[in-house]
Amino acid sequence: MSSAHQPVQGMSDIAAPEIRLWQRVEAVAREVLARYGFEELRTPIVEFESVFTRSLGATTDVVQKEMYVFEKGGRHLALRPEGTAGVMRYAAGLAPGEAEGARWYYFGPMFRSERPQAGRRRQFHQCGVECLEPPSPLVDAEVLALQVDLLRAWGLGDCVVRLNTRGAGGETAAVTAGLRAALQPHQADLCDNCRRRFSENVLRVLDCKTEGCRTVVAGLPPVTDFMSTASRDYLAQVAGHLDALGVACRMDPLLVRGLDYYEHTIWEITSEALGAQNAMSGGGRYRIQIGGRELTGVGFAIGLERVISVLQTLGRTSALLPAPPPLVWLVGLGEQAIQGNLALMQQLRAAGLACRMAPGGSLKSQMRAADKSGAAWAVIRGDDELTQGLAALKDLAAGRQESVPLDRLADELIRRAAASRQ
RNA sequence: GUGGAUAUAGCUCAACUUGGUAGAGCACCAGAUUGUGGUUCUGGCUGUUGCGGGUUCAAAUCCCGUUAUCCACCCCA
Repeated sequence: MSSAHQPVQGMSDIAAPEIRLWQRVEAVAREVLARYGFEELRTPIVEFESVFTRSLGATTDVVQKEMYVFEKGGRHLALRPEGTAGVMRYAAGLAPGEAEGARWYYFGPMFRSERPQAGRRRQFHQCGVECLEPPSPLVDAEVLALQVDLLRAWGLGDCVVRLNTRGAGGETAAVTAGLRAALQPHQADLCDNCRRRFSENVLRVLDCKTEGCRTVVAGLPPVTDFMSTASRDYLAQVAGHLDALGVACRMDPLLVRGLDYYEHTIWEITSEALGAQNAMSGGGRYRIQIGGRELTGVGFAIGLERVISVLQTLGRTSALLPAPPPLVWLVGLGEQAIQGNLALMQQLRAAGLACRMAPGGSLKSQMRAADKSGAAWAVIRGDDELTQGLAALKDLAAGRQESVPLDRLADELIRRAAASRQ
């Protein structure tokens, strides 16, 4: 039975303190993205189902088994399972020539109806990038450099990028056939899953985790052997540009990406700090037919839950989180003191200070609340102070307290807050 | 969609094997200190044992079902 306070299976509330990490991850990313000339694009979460079936590949698991689809007013709609297709749908609606050259990024929730597990939710969040400039190894390399820069800005600069190629769009059949021919003599050594993959999704044999399959795969020729010289050359040029950009990455002829729209450069970043779902980010060059147009671009998507999980596991969150601003906590005893505190509170907030007060209670409980909040100072006003026109100003960390005339109180707090920010 | 584990106080967990009134730590509240937080001491509050059914004189405990969570497969960020 579902409980009234529980969210839908596989969907999570994101609240403090973790939400602060999300905000920082996003803010830091926006700075980096702007440096590379990317603009935010916000597309709807709901699209026509066909937007995804036509671009991701109608036979992929993402489309066949994992999409949230529903019908409304006779239209077949879907919650987006990924971000690229919607961006391309938008691009296809632009005037000819306008989309080419676009540099877009997006943040937002994606939905896949999978069984939840470590690092996998039914609603999850991605930061993605799409660059629709005319295809060239240089653009691919630059987008990959952006990807690495983002990770570095989050404190994950030591993550390893694995790079491979899918070959030109027309070569997929040749690659698949070549791989099958190479695997044919070893079929008996493959696991049950890979014997099924052999016919259904032969590329996936390459990244099987089973030991037997891995030894078979290690003896195969690299997938580039089944591609044209032009495709191999394209990959070599990407590698050369990456070198010039100062981006380190590792060639991995076994790297596979799932969606149908990829061609040429593909890459992935995994982390051992994650569970079995260890891909933190993946990207590549793609070609999508939509609305009678063919669009090509290069981009990547980063799983934000996974990035945050890695940051937490590696203990790197504090570097990303800024120190909270010093807080003033107002303590008041009696109606008159509380009224005075209300005015002071808004005066301090207007001056840019963080200020709070308890709704009431004993002096002791108000002080306890001040302490729990981590406030830097407490301002205490009661009968004694009222009669003398004073307030007690206490430095909570030092435990020192002094009396300050009311007319100087706000200025004194502003002065101390400014000093503490040095 | 498949498989395994789990579900007890706000949180982390014990009690389950061998059925007999539900327990600890942390957190919270109060007092020691009637106008002063953090440390300490003392006391206090907190439960349809996920939900539904069954067996039994008696169920947190055994059985069945169900929902959720965690982990893995498939697949993917």
